[in-house]
Formats: sequence, C-alpha cells, structure tokens
Amino acid sequence: MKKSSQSKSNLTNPPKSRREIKKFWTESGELDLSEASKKKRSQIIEAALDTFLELGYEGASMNLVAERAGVIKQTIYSHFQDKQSLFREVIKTLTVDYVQNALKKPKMIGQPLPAVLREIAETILRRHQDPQHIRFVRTMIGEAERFPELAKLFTDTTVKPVLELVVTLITSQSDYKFTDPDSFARVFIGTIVNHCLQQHILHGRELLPFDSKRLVNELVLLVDMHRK
Amino acid sequence: MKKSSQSKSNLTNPPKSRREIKKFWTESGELDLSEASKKKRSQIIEAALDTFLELGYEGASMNLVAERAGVIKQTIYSHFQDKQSLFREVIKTLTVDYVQNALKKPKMIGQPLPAVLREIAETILRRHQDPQHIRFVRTMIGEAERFPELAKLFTDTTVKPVLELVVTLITSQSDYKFTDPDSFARVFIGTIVNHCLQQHILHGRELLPFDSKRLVNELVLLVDMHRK
DNA sequence: ATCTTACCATACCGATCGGTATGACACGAG
DNA sequence: CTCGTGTCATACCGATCGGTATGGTAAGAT
Repeated sequence: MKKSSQSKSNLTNPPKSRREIKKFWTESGELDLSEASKKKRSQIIEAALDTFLELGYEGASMNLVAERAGVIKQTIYSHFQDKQSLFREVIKTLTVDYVQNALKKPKMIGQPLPAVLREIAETILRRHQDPQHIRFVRTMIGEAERFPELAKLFTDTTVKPVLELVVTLITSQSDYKFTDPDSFARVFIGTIVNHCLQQHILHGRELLPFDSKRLVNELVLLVDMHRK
Repeated sequence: MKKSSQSKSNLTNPPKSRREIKKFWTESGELDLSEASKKKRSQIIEAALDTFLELGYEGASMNLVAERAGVIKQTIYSHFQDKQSLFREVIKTLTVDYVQNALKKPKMIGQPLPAVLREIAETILRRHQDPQHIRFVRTMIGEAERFPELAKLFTDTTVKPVLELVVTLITSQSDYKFTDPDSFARVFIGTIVNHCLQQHILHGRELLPFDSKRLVNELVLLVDMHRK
C-alpha cells in the first residue's frame, strides 16, 4: 500500500509541465528523467512490489505487473533491463527503505535498560503486524537461494545494525553485566524474530497461538537477572 | 536422498515376481499396487522432492520432475492428480519423516538439565548442516502462503512437540525454577532456530558469521541462572 | 515547423507450461 | 493364449511466459 520511491518528488519546483528538464547530467553522473517518466517508474515499482511479494519471483508475471501499474509492458522494459533487474531493484529499495524508517526511533539512550529493550522488541513485533512486511520476510527467505545478494543486503542493512544496537545498549549500562553481550543480543532478537516467523508467517497463530507480551516479559526478566 | 514410501515393502512374503498381488483391498480400504508400481512412485516422489526444494513450487516443472525420475509425464499423472497434489504429498511426507527420525534420540530424561538442553540445541544445529533440510525450511516458509496447511502441519508435527519436550524437561527438574516455562522454551528454541535461519538460509554465515557454540553456551548459562 | 522523447496499443516471437491423447509393448494372472 | 494393467514414446493441446517489433500520438525543445 505504501509508496516506495516517491522521496524526491519535489526536487525541482512545482511540476509545471511534463518535460521541462528532459535530460541532463546531474552532478552525480546519473541520468535525470522527466517528472512524468519518474512517476511511471514509481508506478511500476509499486505494482512490481505488490506482485512479487504476493506471488513470488516465479509466480509473478510481467504482464500482471504491467497491468497493475497501468502501463504497457514496453514501458517496464524501457526502465528495467529484465525481470531479474526489476525484482532486484524493487526488493533492494524496500530493504533499504525499511531500515531507514526503523532505526530512527530508539534515540532514548538514557532510559533504563528494560524499558528500551522492551521498546525495541515491540517495534519489531509492531512491524510484523503489517501484512506487507510479512510478505517481504517470506519473499526474502523464499528467494534467498535465487538471489543471495539480496539476503546479504538484508543481513547487512537490517540484521547487523539491530544486533549492534542491542549490544551497544546492554554494554553501555554500567549496572548490568553480561558475560557475552553479542550472544545475549542474538538471544533477545532471535527470540522475537522467531516468534514473528512462527506466529505470522507459518500461521502458528491459528494453531499454537502465543501472547507476545509473555515472551517480552520473559526476555526482560532475563535481562534483569544480569543486574549487578 | 532417503526413500519415503517404502514402509510396507515386505508385507507379503519375499517379492518373488512383479505382480503377485496385483490389486486387492487391504483392511484399511486402500488400493495396494504392485511392487514395480510402488517403485516408480517412490522414484517420482524422490525426484519431485529434489526439484521442488531446489526450484520452489512455481519454478519446478513437471517435465523436469519426470525427467529426473526417469519416468514419463503420464506416469506421474497416473499416481498424482496434479502438480499441487504432488507437491502437497511430497512435502507432507518429508515433514512427517523428519519428525520421526528427530524425536527418538532424547530419551535421557535423567541427565542434568544443561546437558540435555545442550543436546537438543546441537541436534537442531546438526540438522541444519544438511543442505536438503535447509532447502526444506526455505520452501516451507516460501510457500507458506500458497500452502498454509503444510505450514500448519509443520507447526503441529515439529514445532509443537519440540516446545513441549523442552517445557517437560525444564519443569521436571526440581532443582530449577522457571517462572514461565513456556516462554523460556520459546526463548531457547527460538534463539537456535533463528540462528540457523540467519546463518544458513539468509547466508549470514558469509557476512556476519557467529559461532553456534557461543550461543549454546549463553543459553546454558541462562538456564543455570534459574537454579534454585 | 521539425525533431526528440516517452508513452501508447497491438501484435507477434519462440519457448515452455500443466496436462492429455494415442498407440505400442512387456508381463503376470486367469 | 488371452486379457488387463502399468509404463513406454511421441505428439499434441491451449495457455502463458519473458521479451520484442511496429507504428502511432502527444508534447516539450530547438
């Protein structure tokens, strides 16, 4: 539902006409397309996103993407080299976008450790309420063999920073003592992530439901056992 | 690699010839096919397994399955109704087989808790050394939207018994006290499973490697903090 | 006024898909 | 010997796939 590449819509002044710039080389060496063209492009990306996340790489067809984007197939192929390129770009964009919106919030370093860890856990849990994010995780795992670079990008931009954040938090508080902070961070995040995976992606919620609050309480309790 | 439907091979006396039974109604009302036919069937199942796990449901083609099984396409369709039925049966069989071979070992109830939990963790870790099992988990997650019954079967036959086993273990030892055993079991298993997912399926091993022994040690340490 | 650009519609390409039809052959049961 | 059965080989079906070709249109740039 959310737009994914609308970030620079007003780079130039109000879009007075269809092609006031046409083509010129920006300082970064990239080719800048017209406003209308950029809009088509974002329509394609959005439709491709929905389609790929719904049906998977093999299950999604370029015909359906074109139809959903309200665009002709040729237009897609004028923006992207082929199906693989489109998939890669779309998933890449979503991966980077997600982590941008995620790691802004927790700037409360001064707070007590249980509170801030609880906040992180609930942020992850909240994210998995969004059906689109569930499809994203499922697709990332499902296509990890066909597109290993995307899985690595995910690891690099999402998994790693989150783990590092938790390690920083639990080591910066002088009244707690963890023998192996890296391991504990993995216990903490792993528990939450696995809970989301099991409950929402593997439909465990319908067969073996478990209240996430209980899990977070248990984790916080484990944290507090490390108070000096 | 393993055969999956050879269970009743010697129900009648030594297989003297190709079709000594032909067709009759067993006590369960099922149709018993000839030995040769059952062999073809298991060839198909094995080839379908490899192909589906390698390429996913959409990516695998019936032509390729037939070719790998050394069988003609018609033969597949004489054993299975359509592609979906074949996929369901194959994954179902594998899911059930896995849990059979898995939950036999840990019959050492009398052992000290850290040792037995360590053994369970290492069993899960060992299983994820098998590339076929990694593909299995990836496929189960990747196709969980298209085939939710399979995900539920997995939850029912694998996730649930393992969690129950851990709960039984940590509550049966009188010198340990857990305030919420169900939650702690989920912390324990979730940490291990997420580690496998991250390291092996999402290729984290190549980008953000982490020694599983450290993780197991941390978990055992957390367990021991609950000693009375 | 002309040229360029991005898009449109439509139609097409060869390949492959899931699934079926036909007809032959091997073989065990009666 | 004859008949039923399971598999064989081959060919076919309509549909759809990823991707391309052709030709036209609207509009900004020159």
